[in-house]
Amino acid sequence: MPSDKALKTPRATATNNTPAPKEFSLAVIKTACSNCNLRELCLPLGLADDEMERLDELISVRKRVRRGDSLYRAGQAFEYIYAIRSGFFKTDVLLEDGRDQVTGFQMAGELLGMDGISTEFHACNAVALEDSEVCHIPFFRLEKLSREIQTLQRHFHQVMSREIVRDHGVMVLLGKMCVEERIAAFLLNLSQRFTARGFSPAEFNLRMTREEIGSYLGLKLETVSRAFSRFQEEKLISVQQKYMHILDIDGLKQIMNRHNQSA
Amino acid sequence: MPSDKALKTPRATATNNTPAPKEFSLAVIKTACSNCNLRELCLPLGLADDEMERLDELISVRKRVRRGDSLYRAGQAFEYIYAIRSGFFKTDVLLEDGRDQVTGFQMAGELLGMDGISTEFHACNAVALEDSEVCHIPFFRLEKLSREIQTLQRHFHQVMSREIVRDHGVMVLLGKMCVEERIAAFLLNLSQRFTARGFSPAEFNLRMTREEIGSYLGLKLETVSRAFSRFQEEKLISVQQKYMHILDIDGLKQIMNRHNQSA
DNA sequence: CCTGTCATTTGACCTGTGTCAACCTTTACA
DNA sequence: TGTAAAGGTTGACACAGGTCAAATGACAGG
Repeated sequence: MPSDKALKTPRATATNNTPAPKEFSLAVIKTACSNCNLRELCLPLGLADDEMERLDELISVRKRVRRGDSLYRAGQAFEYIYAIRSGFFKTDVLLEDGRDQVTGFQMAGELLGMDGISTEFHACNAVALEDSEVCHIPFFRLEKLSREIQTLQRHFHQVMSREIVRDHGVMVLLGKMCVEERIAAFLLNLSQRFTARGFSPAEFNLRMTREEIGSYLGLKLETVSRAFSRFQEEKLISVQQKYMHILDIDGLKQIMNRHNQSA
Repeated sequence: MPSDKALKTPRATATNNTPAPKEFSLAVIKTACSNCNLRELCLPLGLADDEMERLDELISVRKRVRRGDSLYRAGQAFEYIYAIRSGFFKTDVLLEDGRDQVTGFQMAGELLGMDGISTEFHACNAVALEDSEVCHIPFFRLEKLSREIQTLQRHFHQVMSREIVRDHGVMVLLGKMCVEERIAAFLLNLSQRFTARGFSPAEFNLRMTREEIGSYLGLKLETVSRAFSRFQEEKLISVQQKYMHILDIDGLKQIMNRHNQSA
């Protein structure tokens, strides 16, 4: 099991912008999809070796994005789909009046930027929540390649579709769930995604603030904080600052099912 | 301007399941994308004549869906993308405990079923809210064709991307807007989509119940009803049952901007 | 090591929306 | 045509989550 940068002791991880260790940054320069350890999560999924090489050729640019910096901004011309090699992002949309809403949190192996395809301008902001590394995939060349490689085409369609299904899940969360259900769903989702990446299902660092969690879940930061405190009292989690330890995964799952009883 | 079936007098439209007039049903049998009057809204957008013919060949099936019937259900194997030729649909997802959430309302020229691509099983239900007609597009043949016709590929990607952007808009609505903003946004969205189809921006029939509107907007049906009543008092709309007349479009738009003042 | 800023927690109180109930209107169907 | 069921409106009231405020803790930068 690889060691999660998110998984140091609470004190050590309280700061999230520790620079990546040297051997990692070296690896990045040389790494192609073909030997990227995210290839089973990311765009190359299911590609044959020679197909993967052709995908490699597209990805001319791999860039660092520092914590707090934007990968792209709403309104900016759309050119690339981005694959996260390492790090953590949020996407958000801004209303004219200053209100904004976080529409998602993205981690390694996930794609960013698909919001830009429809108008050829990005519709949201993508901001790094920790120092990150990102592969830039020129979209129009990706389209061309996916006309030639059926597996790639299929996989890309599945990724977009999965995003649609995920968004519907968030709508249910925002439209129908109470505070505790939202928080439980949020934690279980993070846990499941960390697990898929070989990290601990129970311990991780939240890369986002309470306010960003609240924005995503349609809650105020105080409400998020209170829910965490309540969960802690009930021994469901142990949390201090950004360090999150889920003590009772089943307990969290039960929270999602409590409404059964009243139905 | 074509006459909207939605746009009869209130009394006449109160019933929504009037069978389509004969000349229409005849047309349906013969109609191909190439002479469908929705081709500028639907999948064929931008295709050359010969390309459109090839798309026509895919669409072997055009079916009626009666009001209340499902086009597909969650869990069902995914095979087709559906293009709405006429009528009106809702999509919804059901939680195990019986709570459900409407994730969208779809009208003529829009595509349904893209939620099924990711797992090859549908993730939501699509239900006709009035008698409708739908083109069945075998997805795997559509993929093949879009490998051959770049314009089709691009357009399909744009449609999926637009769905993602739309969903993000709904998240903002659910996460950040108050009742009046949600209702105003909902009405303006319908108005704009009817306009794009050549119908009146100001008068139309709501095909959905207050409960369905509420479900979509994360509100209870009583709250929707009260908001309509308040808007009516303020002379923003005139509504009786399903008949909706927007009296003051700018007034509705201002509701969306009221938060500017407090920011 | 000190200091200002930002993030978080907690309490007290308020308000918008949900809940429950009654009643009315329209529609579906026998 | 009558009747039951479904959809819609309105009022009274409750409560979940928001607002405001104060205090504390963490961390960056000098």
